[in-house]
Amino acid sequence: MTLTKTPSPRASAGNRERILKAATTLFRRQGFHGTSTREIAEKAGVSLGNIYNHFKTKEDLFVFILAEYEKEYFRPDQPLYKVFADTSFPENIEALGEASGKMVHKFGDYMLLMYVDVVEFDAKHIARLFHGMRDRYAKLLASRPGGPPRLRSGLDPAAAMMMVVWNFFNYFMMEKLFKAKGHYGMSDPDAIRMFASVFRKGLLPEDR
Amino acid sequence: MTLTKTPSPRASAGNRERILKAATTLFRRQGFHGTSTREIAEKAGVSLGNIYNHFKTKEDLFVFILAEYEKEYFRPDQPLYKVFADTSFPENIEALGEASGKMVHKFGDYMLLMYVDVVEFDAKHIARLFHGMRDRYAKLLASRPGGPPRLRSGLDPAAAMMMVVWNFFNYFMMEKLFKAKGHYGMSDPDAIRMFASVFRKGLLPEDR
DNA sequence: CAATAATGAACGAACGATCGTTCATATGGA
DNA sequence: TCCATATGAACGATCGTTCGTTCATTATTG
Repeated sequence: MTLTKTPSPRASAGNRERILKAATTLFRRQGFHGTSTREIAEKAGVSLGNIYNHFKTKEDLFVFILAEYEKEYFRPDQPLYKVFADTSFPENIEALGEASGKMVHKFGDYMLLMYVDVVEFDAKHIARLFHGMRDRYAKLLASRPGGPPRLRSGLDPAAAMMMVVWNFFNYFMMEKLFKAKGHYGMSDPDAIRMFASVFRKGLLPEDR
Repeated sequence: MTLTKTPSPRASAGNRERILKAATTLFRRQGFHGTSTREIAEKAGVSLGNIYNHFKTKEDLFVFILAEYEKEYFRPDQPLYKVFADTSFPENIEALGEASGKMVHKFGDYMLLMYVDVVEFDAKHIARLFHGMRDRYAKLLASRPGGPPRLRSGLDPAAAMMMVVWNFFNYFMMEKLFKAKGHYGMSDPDAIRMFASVFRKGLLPEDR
């Protein structure tokens, strides 16, 4: 009996996931060349040779992890994209800030692996993600109903939204990935409020 | 006689500089663990063993390079600190932008080595640089004559200046280190003008 | 000044350790 | 039986570091 379960015809294959998880942790903490296949095998509780039953080379393993994260990261139900879809710029600045914090929290490992790629592979696996960025933001804005954002004249809406989102991302990456906790001397919500205030009304006093 | 010269008792010792230069280039391009001592020796035109006449270990060599850059980076005659000393916030936003660009251009190698440290050494050699950042900005502002900056009420001047400077740094690091040329869809001067405009007057139209 | 001793930079072979990868073999469910 | 999965010893290459040695220069001596 018990034939109802075991939906996968192959054997457990849980080892593959354990290899991926162990490799992710080690690559993130000590880089690609600083991590040995033996370390990965030991942390995953798997034999050394078994890694090569699942991945052709160590670099293939690294690239696979990056690709998996990328697929997950750009899913439309991730916090940032939900804000893009459900709210309007620039009224949603605080929401963009909170969503950016969630994204950095969720994908901190991925972002550190991007740094690994930049440092040890000259960004060869991820460089394409950085191209045509403004156009992607422009497309996001165009796909929203309700016409273009109402901004001060002369401002490019796509560039403006990029400026806001990148500001939040860089803030949270400093906070959470570089361990510079509280580097603005205030809490995350206070920082979001401050950033939003500056982005909306600027630094200068109003009476001039 | 001739005691005025020959401050160094030993011969040329130009090799030490060549080792440092070669190691900097290689560490920046392929990381610490991705660079072998043999590569460094070959690129420097020096024997393998000679590296160890000048530096105790490979990691010592890396740390020495970081320390040298740090000393240079914080010299008061570097572009950013000259702007801090000679101009007033927030009138100097464009000058902060140009100086940030110069700093990233001059110290791009240093910044990439910082990423190397984050990725391969868990930031253990540079983490201290990120602590007490707001207070350092506050001290910078306090040391300027002319009283506190005139900003909209409720804004912390130190945090506000940090926000501006970090925005520029992150922009130029993306442009020059991550090879995302023109990622805002405009030239560097245009980007500086746009950022300055947003920081001064905000995103919202003035008539509300 | 000439002769000698002392210095430490420079070299590259060599060491033991560890690297990524392969392979012969074992296992266990279909 | 078959075949995908799992194992770990083994391979050749390369790693960071050490070592004995050479050699040009400097310092000391007479």
